[in-house]
Amino acid sequence: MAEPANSSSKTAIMPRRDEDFPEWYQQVIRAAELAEPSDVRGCMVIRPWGYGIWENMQRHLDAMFRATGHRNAYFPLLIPLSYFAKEAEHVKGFAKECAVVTHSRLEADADGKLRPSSALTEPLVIRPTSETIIGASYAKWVQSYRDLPILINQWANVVRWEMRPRLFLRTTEFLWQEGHTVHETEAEAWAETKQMLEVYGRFVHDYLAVPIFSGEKSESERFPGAVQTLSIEAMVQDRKAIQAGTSHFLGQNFARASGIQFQNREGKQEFGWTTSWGMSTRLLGTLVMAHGDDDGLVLPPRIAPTQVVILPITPKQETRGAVLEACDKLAKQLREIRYVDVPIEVEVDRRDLGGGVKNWEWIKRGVPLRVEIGPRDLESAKVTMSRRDQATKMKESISMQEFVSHSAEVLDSIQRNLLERAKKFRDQHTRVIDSKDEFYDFFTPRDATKPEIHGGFALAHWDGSREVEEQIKNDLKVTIRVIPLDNSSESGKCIFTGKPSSCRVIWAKSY
RNA sequence: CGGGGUGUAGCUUAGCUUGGUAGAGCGCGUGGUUUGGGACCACGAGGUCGCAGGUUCAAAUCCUGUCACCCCGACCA
Repeated sequence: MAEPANSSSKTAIMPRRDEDFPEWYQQVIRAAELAEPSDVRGCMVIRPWGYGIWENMQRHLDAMFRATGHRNAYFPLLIPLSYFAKEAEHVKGFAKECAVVTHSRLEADADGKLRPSSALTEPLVIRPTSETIIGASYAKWVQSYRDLPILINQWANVVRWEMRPRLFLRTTEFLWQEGHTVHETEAEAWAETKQMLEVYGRFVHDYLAVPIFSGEKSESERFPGAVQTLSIEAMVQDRKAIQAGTSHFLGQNFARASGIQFQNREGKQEFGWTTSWGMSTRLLGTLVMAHGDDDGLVLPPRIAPTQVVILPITPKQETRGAVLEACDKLAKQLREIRYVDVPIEVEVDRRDLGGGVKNWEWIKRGVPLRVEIGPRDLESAKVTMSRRDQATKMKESISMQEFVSHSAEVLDSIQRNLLERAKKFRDQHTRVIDSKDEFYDFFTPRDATKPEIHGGFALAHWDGSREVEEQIKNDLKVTIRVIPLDNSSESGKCIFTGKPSSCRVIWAKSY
């Protein structure tokens, strides 16, 4: 993270982070071949490298879901408008961003232009989230307390008609998982809500190497229709917060709306207690902004689609065959080593390109380890290794055998280092603040016309009122990210109104 | 949806004020020299100048309309 590059040194990504962070972000995504905008406004094409990262995220998350008793299923993309309309708050929250299917066929008109014809009797909403359609199924499945709990997850795409799309962070269509559960008691549902937040926190921390703060959302930031929303928040390198995962305690709101009812142990009809929780491809954006540097993406080994790339150096035709052979042999040996439960992913880049070009391409893609093997290495049975978490020019020459036996260890060391850096960065920019002036100063850039990277997380007392939140949001675009849950809650006075406050909350600008 | 801006090759763009056959850099292809940190030389491919009208002998250039995208504001994983 961010030793500020001195302006004379050439970086692979222009502009640098400190020059124009949003533009840098876009350029990294392009240079790393993660994704690109499509012809459909707000939608993106996720390229193999980006999708590979997503697949790894899926793999690990899915294992964690299974381990906590959840199973996958799939529900329809199209939701009857009448289902959707059942929960009033839900409608209020999502209505503005719903895409609606109103017709079932195309017909050529007189000019030969295709036009929708045959209007549907009931319009269908493309799911922005699936509480209502899944609720309809659950209503049928749940009769008795013996049917509970229901613990289901689905991997799906959803559509939210956003006004301002940004690759990964906010796109019209995105990929995610949504867990939907029904429980017999309020306490169980709450335990589930918290458990899944904990799962998310562990995933992001252990696999993405991103430290998080967790807690509950204030009323204004709550999921539409939820009783309570919990969230994990990460800090990225422009010091803004990004919500990395959310878990909702839905109380009986959706059960009531969908008619999820069961006969309880006393023989009485009762509404189920439901939860829902989700993580999306937004995590890819989080990853880019959390670990990327001025040379491109930096991937934590645990989710990198390729952990080791082998670059054959073949300056002379005579040695070419031997070098390639050695590369293949090394790749084979590495693939026999398991790293986070599966064989290490290795790629031998045999493309006929200049060595420097290939090297830089892999730097930009963020592959954790680059290994060069050339004629000189062959003679001494060595390899030349570079780690993506270190300066790009740093190289280490070690024996091939040693490299093979230590590779998993080195990957772990990179993983740990990325987490450490991110943690240090976050802590450096997290501040306990006890006065309104200091708070305003903290969140005000010195150059208003071209705001520099500033601010961070502020831990400050808040009186719990919506008015204060509103005011701060208007003045500074700063919002409460989370109200820490467990917090060894130190009470105090609201720094804005002087009224009593039961704990410090986390304030930040956010994505 | 309000306010501002921009549309020229895959990307970045010059040309537009003052109409006269569309130029460059990067990238791409071929051949060669190269190759342990972003190589070089030669040749080459690629553009209905967003789209539709209009003015004119003649439109990338002027006029009208339209569409798309970008930035700024209100909403969001």
